Amino acid sequence: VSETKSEKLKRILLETAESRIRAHGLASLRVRDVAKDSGYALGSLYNAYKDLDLLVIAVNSRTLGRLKVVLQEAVASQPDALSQMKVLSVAYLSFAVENPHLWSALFDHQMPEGAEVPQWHLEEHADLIAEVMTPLAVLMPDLDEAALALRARTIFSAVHGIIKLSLEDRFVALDQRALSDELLGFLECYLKGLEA
Amino acid sequence: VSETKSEKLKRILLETAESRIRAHGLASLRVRDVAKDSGYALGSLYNAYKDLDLLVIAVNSRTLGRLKVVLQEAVASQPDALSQMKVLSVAYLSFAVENPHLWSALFDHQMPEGAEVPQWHLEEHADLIAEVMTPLAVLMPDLDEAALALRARTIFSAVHGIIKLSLEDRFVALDQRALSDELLGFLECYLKGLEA
DNA sequence: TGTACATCAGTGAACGCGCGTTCACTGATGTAC
DNA sequence: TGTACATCAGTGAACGCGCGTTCACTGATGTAC
Repeated sequence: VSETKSEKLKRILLETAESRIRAHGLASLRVRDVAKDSGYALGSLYNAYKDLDLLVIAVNSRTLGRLKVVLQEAVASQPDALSQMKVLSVAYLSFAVENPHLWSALFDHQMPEGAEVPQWHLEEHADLIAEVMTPLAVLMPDLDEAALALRARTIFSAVHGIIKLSLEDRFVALDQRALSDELLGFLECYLKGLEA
Repeated sequence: VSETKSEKLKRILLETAESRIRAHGLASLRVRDVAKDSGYALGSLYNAYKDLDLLVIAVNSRTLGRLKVVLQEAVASQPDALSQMKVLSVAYLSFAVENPHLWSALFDHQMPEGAEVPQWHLEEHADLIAEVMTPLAVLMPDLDEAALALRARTIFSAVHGIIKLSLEDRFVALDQRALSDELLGFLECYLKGLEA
């Protein structure tokens, strides 16, 4: 493999930032810690990335990529649309449980006032919904593209909400098994309601 | 009415902090701005509240109180459990739309590392779920208290998730009417699934 | 192969600012006699 | 009613630190002849 110095720098910093977020969460990510762990000097980070926010976005982009693969594999593992929907939500839950900090970072990160999230990254977020749309299109064949997208988004948000509040609340600490049961029960109700 | 000086100080600071959060959001709340708007000096804030976090919690506590009243009135306005569930979610949506920043602050605020949210405030959060439990108990009479609480929480989280992602995403900007329709459609599916 | 020069990668001290919190102080209010 | 003293409410300059970002500099690598 051939990798220029500047590619290597970007890669190392990306990996370092990722492992710091994985271990300690986005909220306590510090430029100095990334630099120190990476083996590079403080200033090098700004040779590779415009600023810290863009490095975080690079990490989130990577996380989204991995999540997307997981969801695609989940869909591919099932023969019918109904079980595809179920396995999707369980796969999403597993990903969140296994990568809590990286997963939170996807939704917690926000740009400083005045700065905008780059378009390509917004699209990566939107792409996730597409994984839900495929099986949903089978279940609801008479919806047009736009209505389908909206519906997929709604289901995604609901599942996301259930997982998020359950995981962050020490108050009702469900283990993954119980949470997965609850999630499946919920989804089953909803999908049964769709048929009726 | 009789109000001691220290009660007045707390009240004014609370009202000021609330109106600043309402206007600009929790993320840009600054001690100096609160002090300036309140008419008191910087140091006075620390005579009334231990620190900024406790002032924020006081604001959130107030918001939760108002939200609870709204939900209670919604439940009271409907004769049967099914329409109570529906009106609950619409009332929740309306509250979020009308008080976006105050509503976000409820879930965005987090204590600095090492500090804990006071117990009484955690309970206020949990109390919200109770409003969902009442109508849900009618719809699912054979669940025991614990299972009911879990189920209520799940539904609450789902509705919350749908609203949250829809409101914060400029990407798919639904107006309240469209979002309300989507929410009701979703809930209807779910509740229909419950019966079947 | 060697020399002179140009470009590139990497460095880290220093900058600059935002911001929560403190605390010694002041003026107002209350109390005792 | 007046005086001396004690307590209380309120003040804001100063503290202290964390942290993202910059930039003049250095040593390494590449190029030309």
